[in-house]
Amino acid sequence: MKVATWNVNSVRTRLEQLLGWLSTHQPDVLCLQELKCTDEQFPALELSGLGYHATVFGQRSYNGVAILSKEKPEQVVRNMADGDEQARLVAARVSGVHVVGLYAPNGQEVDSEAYRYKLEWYRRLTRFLPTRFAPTERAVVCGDFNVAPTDLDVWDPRLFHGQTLFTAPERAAFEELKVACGLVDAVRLKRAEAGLFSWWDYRMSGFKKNRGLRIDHLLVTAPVAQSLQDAGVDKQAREGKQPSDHAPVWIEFG
DNA sequence: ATGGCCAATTTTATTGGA
Repeated sequence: MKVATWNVNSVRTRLEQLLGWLSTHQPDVLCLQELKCTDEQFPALELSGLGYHATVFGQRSYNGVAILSKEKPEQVVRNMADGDEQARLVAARVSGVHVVGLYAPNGQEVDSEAYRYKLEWYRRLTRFLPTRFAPTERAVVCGDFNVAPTDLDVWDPRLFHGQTLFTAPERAAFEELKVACGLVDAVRLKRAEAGLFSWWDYRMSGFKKNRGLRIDHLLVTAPVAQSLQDAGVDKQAREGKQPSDHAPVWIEFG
């Protein structure tokens, strides 16, 4: 089973690239973030033409997440049922695997309202996930976590010291999430090298110089980790015409 | 000096992204 996650930075602007990527890579599941459109604006027809169900949780202008799946999704949930107005999480069960697609808050500036919202969102997520699955079940929690977990995941750790996405509280929240929910970072089980990123700044030739961050992750429970076959980042998708600033990240297991 | 961001909306600036 192949599961991927991709922050597309507007699904309508990126539709051609998305359809091309799906045709080439044929994932069983693709979680999308930053749709930047409403449910009505989502290109469900085009995706169904490629054989994908679309479980959409859209929002006007910003945010918005979706799960694309070849098999029909079951047990669909949107957000964490606690009154959050931002569309940042969608969950479903696909072919017996629990899938959670999420777009964590960015946090903007340290100690801002957005930063506090981000940390609180992580605490809520840590409480929510155990209501969806047990660590003994097959589960994939993936998306744009907006956290670079270790020094290996930023192109210049000294430069990013104390910056949003890389502060100690954010990294601690990410670690606590993994421990509390029985999850491991699947990509790091297969790719231990430095310089492996999933996002590059549009500015200052960030991609060309490989000045990036690894902030898009696939966290998996032990049954998935034990059957993990391969994992990686598709940098090719970041090279083409009018790319998202994020590349797709994927795993294969089972 | 060998570079310059992008998308949506509030649209000819502003906001958010990371």
